[in-house]
Amino acid sequence: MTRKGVATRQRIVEGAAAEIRERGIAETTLDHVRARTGTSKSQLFHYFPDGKDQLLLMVARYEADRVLTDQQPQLGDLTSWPAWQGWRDRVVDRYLTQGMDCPLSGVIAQLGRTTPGAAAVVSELMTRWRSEIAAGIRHMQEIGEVDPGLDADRSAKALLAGIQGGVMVMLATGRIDHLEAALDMGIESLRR
Amino acid sequence: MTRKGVATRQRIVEGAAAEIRERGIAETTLDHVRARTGTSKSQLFHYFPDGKDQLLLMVARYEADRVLTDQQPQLGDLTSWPAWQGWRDRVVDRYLTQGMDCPLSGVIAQLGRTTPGAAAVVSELMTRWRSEIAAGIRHMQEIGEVDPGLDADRSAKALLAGIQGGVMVMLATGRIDHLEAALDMGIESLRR
DNA sequence: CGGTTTTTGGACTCACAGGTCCATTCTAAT
DNA sequence: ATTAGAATGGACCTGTGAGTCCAAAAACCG
Repeated sequence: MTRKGVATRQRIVEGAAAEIRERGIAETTLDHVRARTGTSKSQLFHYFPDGKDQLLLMVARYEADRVLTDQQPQLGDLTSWPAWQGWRDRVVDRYLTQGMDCPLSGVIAQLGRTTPGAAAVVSELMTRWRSEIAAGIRHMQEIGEVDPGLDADRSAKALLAGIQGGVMVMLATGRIDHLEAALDMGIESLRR
Repeated sequence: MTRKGVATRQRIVEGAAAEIRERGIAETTLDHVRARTGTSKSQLFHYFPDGKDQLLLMVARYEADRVLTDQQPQLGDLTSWPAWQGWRDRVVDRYLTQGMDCPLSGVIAQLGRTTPGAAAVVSELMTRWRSEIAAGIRHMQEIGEVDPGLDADRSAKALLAGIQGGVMVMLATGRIDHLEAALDMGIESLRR
């Protein structure tokens, strides 16, 4: 594949992701992607021979990566209480900005049970996300700010679940307060 | 509408709900619903003149009701720590049994942004669910088992978010541990 | 009963989205 | 410069699934 080829391919994935974010997964057709990215049918199937499902899977990967990179550098540096607060603000801000669209949830709802790859993308995202949070908790335990008796992994799971649910509630209702409550209470429960 | 009519209508909604639970929203067509419920095209459009979207909305309502009724009577009687534990087990059990399908999330992903009604169904579900949890917390405060300084609504929001996220993680990855961690830590944070 | 409305069956239409194909143009390497 | 392989344009095909329509059967009501 030539340089031009990879550029086109990338353009297609990003365009598809943007299109899905805007119109939702159910309403996005290949023609929409075509129009937005200025490509032809043949290009779509040239770069994604397995068709729409394959493209959607690539979009899922792309969006999954974004979820974590959008939280950096804060997520990777949970080494003080102000840092935790900064991360918390970052997460809230991201979803506030993004508004009521979660590209991933849509893609998963569509591919989830059929395509095995889609579930793997989310699984990996959750694992990485949780382990970053857990690392932060362990660091706080080491510097004596968190009870060393706490199960860091379990707390990370609960906190992550709270975030996910908070985002979900926001997507469905437009309200950010559940996400804030989950984050704040999750962090508070560490401090004691 | 005659008695026979309402029965048919009900049969269609329940059949559609079951079909969606089994095959997923993206794969469910009106013909599938037809086949399962033993109805004809004309019946579908007789009872749901606005077509598929209207039917889906009814399914969403039906499933939203089920979510809460499936948690009764425990959810309505959070009056002691064993009762909380019983509720927690009930929730875990329900989602464990149900497996990796959340009819609502799919329906929302499909209708969410387009149909205003779909978002309303979820909003109302969340509100009712949260207020039941909050009522439980307040009761525990009244009998002196929970710190009266705690903001019951805020705690309920966080706990609900944890449940939602736990379910979501389970749907995506098949793992129940996030849901358990969220529930357990949420309840623990009340006890102290 | 008789007339009226509701319910039902199923054939039909139609738009559209995914996917195929081939001809043409461009890229890059020798 | 030539040539093989990659990239592109766009016409075309096709299955399918939502939605329409009319006529027949059943239910209701006086």
